[in-house]
Amino acid sequence: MPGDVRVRFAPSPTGHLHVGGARTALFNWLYARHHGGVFILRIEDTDRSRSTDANIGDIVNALRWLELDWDEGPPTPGYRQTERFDLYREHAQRLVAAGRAYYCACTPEQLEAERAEAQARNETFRYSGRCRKLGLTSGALRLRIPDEGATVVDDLIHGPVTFDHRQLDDWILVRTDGTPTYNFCVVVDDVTMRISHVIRGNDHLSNTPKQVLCYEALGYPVPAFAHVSMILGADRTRLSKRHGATSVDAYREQGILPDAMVNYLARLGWSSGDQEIFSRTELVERFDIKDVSSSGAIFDQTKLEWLNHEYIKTIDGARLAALVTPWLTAAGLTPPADAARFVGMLDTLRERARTLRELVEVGRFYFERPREHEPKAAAKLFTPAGVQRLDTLIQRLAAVESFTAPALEALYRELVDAMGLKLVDLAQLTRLAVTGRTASPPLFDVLALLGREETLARLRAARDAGARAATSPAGGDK
RNA sequence: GGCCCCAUCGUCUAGAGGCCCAGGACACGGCCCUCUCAAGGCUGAAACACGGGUUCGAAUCCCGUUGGGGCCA
Repeated sequence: MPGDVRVRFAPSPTGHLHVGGARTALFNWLYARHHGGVFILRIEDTDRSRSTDANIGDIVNALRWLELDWDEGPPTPGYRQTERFDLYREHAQRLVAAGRAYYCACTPEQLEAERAEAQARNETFRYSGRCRKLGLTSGALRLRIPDEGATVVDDLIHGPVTFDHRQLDDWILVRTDGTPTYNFCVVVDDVTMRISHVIRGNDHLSNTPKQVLCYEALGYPVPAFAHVSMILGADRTRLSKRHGATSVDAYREQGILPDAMVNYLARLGWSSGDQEIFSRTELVERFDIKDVSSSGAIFDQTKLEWLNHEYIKTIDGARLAALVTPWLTAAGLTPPADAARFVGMLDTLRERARTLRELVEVGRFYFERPREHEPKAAAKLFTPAGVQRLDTLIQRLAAVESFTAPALEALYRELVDAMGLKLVDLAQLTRLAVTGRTASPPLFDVLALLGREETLARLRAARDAGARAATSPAGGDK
């Protein structure tokens, strides 16, 4: 059916999956899912020196992590260019037979000289077509390009883009050594995979007229094209390593959630009114290639983190628990066996962490006793008077009937009144003793979650440390 | 250098001739809330690159300039 949507993402496995590539993959995936079409993954590994199986595995994993599932592609054989050489050869032969391509025996030196000449005249180098009529049977295979006229690429994002044939070249399809060139492989692959819409990076727009001419020479219908703008670094040049993290893996390691990454990438260059947060279902429903912006977009880490935070704040507790557990384990921490208690802890943490990594940092006191107390605060709070207050607290907390946040708060307020203090005085003292820090989730929630035993143990430890510091004035709590 | 693409707040963007002395979001400032830190609420500052046209009327259409990016080298 000509109306059927078949799109592809065709990464070159020369490194990790770049966020730009991920966005291209996402747009293809969204387009396919929106139209009930087919999403294909194809590996462009003709550059054997730089393509590795490890990189392929890496890209596949990154796509899986993003949950961009493909309908056709690896591990099914036939979706790697290195497996498709017969197809390229066959199509090359077809072009030769049809007289649309011819062999060229010009030496690199000859070509180089002409190129230099053109350069000197301030013109674009364009192969002269000298070998066109020679009827050679070996050499580099070139596609015959019409001398006159123009090719119009009707881009779904940019509109019609006209390329004058005088700017084009009888480009090489197959090198003298028999290896097909990138542009030729792409055409043959897209044709044989019956790709209906080519959604790819803007950097390929300039190659498109050459490819269109090749489709026509082959007698195939030309697919629709959509050239997505590039993702830029802060200096408005194409995002690269020197701008910081560029691979999807790097963001994963920062503790970005896959849904947040997808949401962020989608909103980078695409929009639907004023909405910022989209579920996957919404994305699939609302996505339209014509709403994709034609201008380049700077990758904004801060906004990604904001979005990630929004996801962390609203995600289901059990899901969040499953997501953080590996992070805790990696940090040498163990979540509590009681799932409800664990989720309770996460609920106090989620609005304080923009990434999973931060979540662990900010919440680690739940899972291990403080190794030390912030020295500056300890000096201020663990005074002889502070130690006395800790003693009082220990007694009262040991005796309090219900060890719940409301009951604890009531107790503290009562104590504070009786002692002529402010809540903050006892709260910060307790907080420092129990978490080792001056900032934490709401204190009474923390105490309740920690439980009576653990709370008392930590208070005693702090009291003892405070008492020790008082006897050795040089020290302070280490 | 040639060709191609792009151009609204610092950033992502809404805007498809009058609804715009330009709306939302991130970031930033202030205020409120408050046991800390957050979160949240309210609020402030902040943009149509420039110059010509077209039109009664342009951020929106056309041309040019400038700037940025890409491809080919």
